[in-house]
Amino acid sequence: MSTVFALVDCNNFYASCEKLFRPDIKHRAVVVLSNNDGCVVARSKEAKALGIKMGVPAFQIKDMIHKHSIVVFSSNYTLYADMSNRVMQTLEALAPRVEVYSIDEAFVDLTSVDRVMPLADFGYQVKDTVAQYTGMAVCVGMAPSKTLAKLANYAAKKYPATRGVLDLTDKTRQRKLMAITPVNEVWGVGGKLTTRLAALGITSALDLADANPKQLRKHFSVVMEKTISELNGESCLELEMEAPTKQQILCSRSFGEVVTDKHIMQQLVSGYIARAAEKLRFERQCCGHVQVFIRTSFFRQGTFQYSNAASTRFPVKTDDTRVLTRAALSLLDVIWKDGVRYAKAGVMLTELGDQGVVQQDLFDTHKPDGSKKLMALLDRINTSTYGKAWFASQGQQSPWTMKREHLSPAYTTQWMALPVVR
DNA sequence: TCTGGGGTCCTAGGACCC
DNA sequence: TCTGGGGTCCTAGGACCC
Repeated sequence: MSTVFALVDCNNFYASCEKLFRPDIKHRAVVVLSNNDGCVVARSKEAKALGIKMGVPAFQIKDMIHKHSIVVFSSNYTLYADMSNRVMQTLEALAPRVEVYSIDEAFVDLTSVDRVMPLADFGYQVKDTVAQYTGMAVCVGMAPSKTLAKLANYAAKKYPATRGVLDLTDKTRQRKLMAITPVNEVWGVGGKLTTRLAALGITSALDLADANPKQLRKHFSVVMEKTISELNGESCLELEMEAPTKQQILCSRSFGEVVTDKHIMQQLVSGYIARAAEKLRFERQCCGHVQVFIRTSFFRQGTFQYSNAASTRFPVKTDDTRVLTRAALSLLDVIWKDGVRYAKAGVMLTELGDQGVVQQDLFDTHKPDGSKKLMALLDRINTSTYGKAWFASQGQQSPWTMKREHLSPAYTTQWMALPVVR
């Protein structure tokens, strides 16, 4: 019995989420912008057809937006996360083993499905059911390895003749597709590797599949060796149903405008710590290490550039915002330089461990005290609808709120934002 | 004027040990 | 002239992903 993976991937996910609640823009070009309305992170098929590229800064396409009446949205992650859950739950109802790989895609174990019905039929069933239950359009690629399933999904999206579903379990079919697919479309092959592979005469996915795995491992890494095996239908990457515990928690932002005032920076860093600590407690973890970094804008060439980071370790792992804030602010003292025009800052929590098994410090006379209770209370207030509580070091709300000029309503998570039918 | 954020994994190289 | 060998652990940085 041979393994079959399906990759189910939503089409233009963020743009589709926005369209779902706006039938009036069903056929319009839509783009979704990153935090701070900075650059394009999602495009509807109409926007792609206009030639708008992924990742372009919003200000560079201002004229196009106007000329073609493109509909612009700020990212609405509350909406996208909720739609994602609905899609994933639908998949879980259709198949017992599902790995939620990202907000808009999942691997599904379809081993033995072909005893019941042709794989492609099952693929269309998945696609139709998701569309019926959630309104979301997905494509389905099926193959004996995750890397090939990814490739099958790519083809299902690219070639209309597939009608969004491709069974790539057949070896001849795999080779045919790989021969016409550029190597950079292979999962795990990015820009840098594409250039280096080209120097070795490897430009198509098939070139890579037929390359010598041991030799390429020497040139690159063990990841490349696995990719080659996967392209040849040998599955090296398992389905992972349980989300592995996080290894790091990062909170960082580019600022709407440059920061030169240390006091403001202290408030920003305090705010990032507060959010990171919240995530940490939500994961039921404590951290043993915190890093703070600040930097100028990489995009301002010819101006003074500065980038620095500092970190410290805790004798006892902690999830207490007060402890983390104190540490982060003294780290900021170390790396702060007056007169620099800062564009971005962030904090990173690492060396995460279970809350239950914190190693006590032999010399620590400080009792674990009310910290747990206080943090729990804080989290309860901030997840309730009653209001928000925060630390004085974060300052007043807030000189640095994100720019989100085109935010859609919380259609699915707030009663007041329900669309009204007249 | 205006250019995202949050992750993972792998490797090389230095520090240190016996 | 010529300066061991083998191992572990840690960190920084690079590559990738969505």
